[in-house]
Amino acid sequence: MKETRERRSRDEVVPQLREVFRRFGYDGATLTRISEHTGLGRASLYHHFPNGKDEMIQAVFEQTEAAFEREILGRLRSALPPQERVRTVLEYIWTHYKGGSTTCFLALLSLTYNGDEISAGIQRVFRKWITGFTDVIRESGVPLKEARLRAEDAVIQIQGALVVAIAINDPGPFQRVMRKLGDSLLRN
Amino acid sequence: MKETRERRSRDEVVPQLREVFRRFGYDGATLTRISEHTGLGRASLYHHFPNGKDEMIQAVFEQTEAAFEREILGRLRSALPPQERVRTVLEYIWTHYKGGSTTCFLALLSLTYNGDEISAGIQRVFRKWITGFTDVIRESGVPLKEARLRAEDAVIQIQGALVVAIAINDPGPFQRVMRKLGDSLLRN
DNA sequence: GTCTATACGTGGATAGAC
DNA sequence: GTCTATCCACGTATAGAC
Repeated sequence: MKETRERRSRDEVVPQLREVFRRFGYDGATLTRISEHTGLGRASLYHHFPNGKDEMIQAVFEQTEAAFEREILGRLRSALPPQERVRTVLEYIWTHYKGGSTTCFLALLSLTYNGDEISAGIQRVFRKWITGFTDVIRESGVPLKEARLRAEDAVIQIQGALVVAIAINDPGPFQRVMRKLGDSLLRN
Repeated sequence: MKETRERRSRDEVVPQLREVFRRFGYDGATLTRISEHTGLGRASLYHHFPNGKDEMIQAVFEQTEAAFEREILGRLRSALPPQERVRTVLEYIWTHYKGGSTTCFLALLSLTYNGDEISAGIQRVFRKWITGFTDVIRESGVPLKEARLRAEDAVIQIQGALVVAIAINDPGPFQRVMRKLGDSLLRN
């Protein structure tokens, strides 16, 4: 029982932590900011995460990878026809990135954070993302090599569109890319 | 004379500062790291940049924008035929990003730094980048609307490829995108 | 223009009551 | 599980000699 209560509370605060890390980067996410954003005092944070920021970012990453498995890979491997799977995934991605108005937590993390475990995790997620796309594209009848290129390109365009959209402060590029991918990803 | 000597020395240290900011982000670039990387003591840094890190990042940004004007826009507007201009620009970009093994300073800055002046500057640079591409594509005979889309797409792909290449720790995606752009940017 | 020394605030982390 | 109070290290910044 005690275990359950602890776990639940901890899991509840992780998404808030992710938001702070995403907005300010690892170094910019000070305990003051984290405390403000979560509504928890420093000591409470250390109750949930005895090893401090290290443990926080680790927990956030783990939760992010789990969500990726569930929401992206899960949809890509569902029983629906490939076209439908792609559609639902693109919809999820659209919502997840708020139509191009928010940055990618993992991309930011890969740029600034230096830790072997998490770097390896980011690498794992991105590779799974590409192979996930590859598989569904193949299933729709595209040869492996071509499917692989399209998949890699899709991730490149999603990430690039986010960078550009944020940089020029205009979600247009992201919207355009997402619309285009819906049409082109499985085209024969 | 005194003015000249100061300016030169200051300009010499700015590229080193840029490297530190690019690698660690604004908050991760502590004076200790900056001091180590530049070989200058704290006090010397404050001699060159009396307003501290604020002034450092400002100087780095200004130097970056100037280099962008000179190296990217300059090449795009040269007297060479469009195909040649694009080629030299892509070559420069290739070298600048070390074949996909290094991150984009401006992209990182746009993700983590919160300052109106610099945010506006980043926006300016990315927009000029897109219009610079647009103009040369148009000159090669492509209609404006299509040229604009291709230009935006080129920047998206360059930035996205960098993100993916760093994330999966493999410069392959960047190399592939750069090769592709050389062929496709001006194609009729 | 660079150095040593130092002041000062903030950030990360802990103790212990409730 | 959260709080107040507190500690210590580090990061930013300054003073002043050379």
